[in-house]
Amino acid sequence: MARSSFKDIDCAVAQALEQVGDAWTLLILRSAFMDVRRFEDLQEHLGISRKVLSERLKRMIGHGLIEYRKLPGDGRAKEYRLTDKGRDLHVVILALMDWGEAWMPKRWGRRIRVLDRSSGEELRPLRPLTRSGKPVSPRSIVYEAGPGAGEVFYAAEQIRARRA
Amino acid sequence: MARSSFKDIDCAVAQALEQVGDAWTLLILRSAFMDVRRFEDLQEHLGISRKVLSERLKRMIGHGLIEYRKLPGDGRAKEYRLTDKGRDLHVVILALMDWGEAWMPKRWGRRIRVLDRSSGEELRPLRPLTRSGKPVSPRSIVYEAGPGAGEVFYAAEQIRARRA
DNA sequence: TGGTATACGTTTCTTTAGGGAACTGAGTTT
DNA sequence: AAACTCAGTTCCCTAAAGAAACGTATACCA
Repeated sequence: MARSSFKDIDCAVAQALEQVGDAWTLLILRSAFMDVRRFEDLQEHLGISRKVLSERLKRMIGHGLIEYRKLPGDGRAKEYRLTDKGRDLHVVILALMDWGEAWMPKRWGRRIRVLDRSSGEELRPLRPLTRSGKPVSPRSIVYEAGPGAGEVFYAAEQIRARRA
Repeated sequence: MARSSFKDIDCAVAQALEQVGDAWTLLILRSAFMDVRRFEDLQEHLGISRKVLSERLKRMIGHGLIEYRKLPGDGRAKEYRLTDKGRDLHVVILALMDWGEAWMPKRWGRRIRVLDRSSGEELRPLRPLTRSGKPVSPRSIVYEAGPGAGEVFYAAEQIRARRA
């Protein structure tokens, strides 16, 4: 991205992408979910350039996705840790992982299995459900203006209208 | 991104990001889910430069996320439409939308409500569930090697080990 | 206590991608 | 046939990415 500033686009997806709409940011999150927390480790694990890593980490701290602390003991050691806001992105990562496994599978099977720590049970792929719990297929999803609807929603409506 | 080629990273998330790890690509998908399908309309709806839009559309066709067809009638009219593979990314978009609404809300409420077309019912936010249907909080998710596990998984394990 | 190693970055340089606006060209309307 | 529309392409400039060297504080070790 050339910092296109999605800030002005009045859409939840765009707002999200303003903060995480960058592949490296998402891969850093993935590593963070795998408990890789230190600069050198992230650099090695991701194969990212030190420059970009350092920039991204700063931005992510700025957005409140991770926080930074010195570790006790070794005075050099520092750690980047997920905040609640960052940890909430787990759904996004899982969605990407599900899709990657589904459409770019390996012959041998899944690369990673995702488990619930307490029960040891495996997770099922994420699926949209209605409030009453009925599964919804992608094709039968529709959008409607919410109370905070803006430009993006109404523009799409207008475009659909003029093509009809 | 400077086309960092995540192709070689043996991880489902990286594989997914190779194809959709770009903010514009995801915003194009969002517009596609809102039934915006034509070049001019996408350009206007997104405020993207024509150059980048044309590049992205080509890449997305190459990856099989959308397909391209001439419309009957007006010989100029063409349309980009989601494939099944592309439509499957709905979960990713919904996850981003949920997160955006949750952490960057508007005072007036949600920008968009997401409904099931047939029942008219609203969707609930996506949540990870175990196979048996128990909700799982982000903190209690753990990863385990699957049959197709590779580099990325074992590297993380090794890093955790040496820091312990 | 001086020397080497480690952790965590920053700087510099080159390559590549993005934004914007003008241009092209086929098809359409008047 | 002139003007307009749709769907791109081309060109120029600026802004990020990658690689690798450099900087700096702390730690280990003889």
